[in-house]
Amino acid sequence: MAVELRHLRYFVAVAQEGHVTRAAERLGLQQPPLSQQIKALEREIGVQLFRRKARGVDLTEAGRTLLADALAVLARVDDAVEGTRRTAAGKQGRLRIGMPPSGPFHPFVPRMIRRFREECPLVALSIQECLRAELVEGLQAGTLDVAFIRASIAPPEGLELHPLLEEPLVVALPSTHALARPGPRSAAVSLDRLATEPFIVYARRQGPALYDVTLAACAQAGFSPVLGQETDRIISALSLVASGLGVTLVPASMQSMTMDGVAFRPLRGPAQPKAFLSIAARRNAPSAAVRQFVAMVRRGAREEAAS
Amino acid sequence: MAVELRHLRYFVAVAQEGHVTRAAERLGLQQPPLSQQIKALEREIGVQLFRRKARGVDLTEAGRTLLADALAVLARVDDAVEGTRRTAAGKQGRLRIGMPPSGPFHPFVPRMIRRFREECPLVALSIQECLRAELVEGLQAGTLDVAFIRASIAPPEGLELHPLLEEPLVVALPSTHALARPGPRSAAVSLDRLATEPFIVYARRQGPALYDVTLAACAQAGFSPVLGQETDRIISALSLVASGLGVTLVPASMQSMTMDGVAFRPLRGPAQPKAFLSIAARRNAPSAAVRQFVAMVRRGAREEAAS
DNA sequence: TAAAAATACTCCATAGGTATTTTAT
DNA sequence: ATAAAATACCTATGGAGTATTTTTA
Repeated sequence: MAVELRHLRYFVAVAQEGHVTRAAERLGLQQPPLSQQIKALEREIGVQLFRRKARGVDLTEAGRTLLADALAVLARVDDAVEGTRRTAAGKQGRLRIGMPPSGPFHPFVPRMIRRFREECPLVALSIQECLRAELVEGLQAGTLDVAFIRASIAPPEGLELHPLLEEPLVVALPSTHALARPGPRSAAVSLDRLATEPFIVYARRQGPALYDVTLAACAQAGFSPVLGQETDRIISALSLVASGLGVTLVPASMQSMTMDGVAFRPLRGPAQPKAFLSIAARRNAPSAAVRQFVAMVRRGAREEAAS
Repeated sequence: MAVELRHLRYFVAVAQEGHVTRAAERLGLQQPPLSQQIKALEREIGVQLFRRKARGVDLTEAGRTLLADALAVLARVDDAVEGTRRTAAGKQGRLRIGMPPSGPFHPFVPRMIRRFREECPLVALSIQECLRAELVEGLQAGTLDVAFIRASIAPPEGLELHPLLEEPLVVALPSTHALARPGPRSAAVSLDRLATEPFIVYARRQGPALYDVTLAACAQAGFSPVLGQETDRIISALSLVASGLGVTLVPASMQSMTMDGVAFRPLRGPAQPKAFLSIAARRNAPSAAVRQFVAMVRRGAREEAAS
């Protein structure tokens, strides 16, 4: 025989009632089988747990030490079952979220993270900000669970990618620039007015998205841009703009950041280049928290688009 | 159905092997019943614990959280059983030992306590030094588990008393006293030489033993002692002796203590009064540690007497 | 003597065994 | 095609019920 939780449950009931018959009632069974199970437990452990008296039983010292452990074990089992259920429901566990450097500036991203924290407070979130290529590698290698990615289609190997939102690109100009200085913030700029400006571009290997979109938009506007300095972070690009080294196109949400020396202007004209935001996760065996998060973010994006 | 340890044991085996058939071998049963029990556990918790693959199974995230808890629970159950056995064997638990103020001076007492600590290092000892009446009350009230007591027979209500050792009484004299000064330490003194000295006596209500023995010895020596100051502790009696306020009889083992101004002399003559040392414990439901300790002390006393 | 636990026995629920099918790669 | 898990079905251990005896104060 082996000790089973049944023995511990019965033992606790008898110990707490100090009375086999009453404990049997509480457990919804008859007195003899309960006596037998207690006796079986005593035989298995090889120790007398109760002293039998005329009016009930009471614990021996050994029984008293077992009682403490038995209560702890039973509580722990209940907790384990509950924790397992919560984990399966995505309400507990860990979620490592990745996002590109531009993520924190898009109001949607922090909003979704906040909402998830409220819905699943027992899920430990960790947030990592890194370049597009590192996001993909992290997801594939399993060091990230889910990532916001600036791409619209073509999920990388082993990943699933769900488009969330799109937003127009805006042009970032040095605030000393002729096109920036006089007009109001909303004065749109025609892309072909920038044909002679050096364009600061993003290293294509890091994330082709913005690079390709920028070149396509210029082509549609009828010119091939003068390529200026290359960088791999939007923030760096903007600081180059602030230094007057050229202009660049950034997602409209970057306007939520203000940087001295940089002015943003909407684009006018036939080419309306867009930036995309998607959510990516491993395709096989995503955790419940991942599924939960992806579903929540997609729902959030649909709400966003509807409003 | 309810979760049983069997389920957890089976679950752990399958999780660790990643393979139902191999786990079944390890558990000494067939694959189908193991599959069934795993499935029953999944049904009970309401969560899928394994993802079935072509070559074995592997844990879902929920399964992984359960595994950690299941291991902890199984380990805790083993510990609980072991702890219960140790407690029943008197190898674990608590033992509150009482002794009279003279206890620490009798080499037997600290020796026995040291030996018990070596044999049962997991038993937490606490040692209380107090007057005879308090020892008896403490045992009866359950605030002490065992006590060394200066008495030979007549166990108080509800207690059992086992005589251990007897030792002669010696006389404690002021070191300035004529009988103390010239001779060697071993020069015996005839009790009747003390007929005119004030005798410092112990409050009878505290512990009649020494009081009665002292008076009986004097009577046998043919005189009724001059009663000097009364006190309730041997140490106090000796400090009164040191101050020259009288003489007193103390157990020979008190000679292991030296006190300035006090000299001890053996007694000569027909009356050879004795002091007794016994061990006492509650009669009903003594803990295993108590039984263990009492048995060890009685054994030790027999060895002592034999040598 | 009375209250409660232990024992004797019976029954059936279910853990575990055997044979076979289904599934996933 | 193959390895392994799932399903179907059977067996039998032992948990639980009923009736009675024993124990303890």
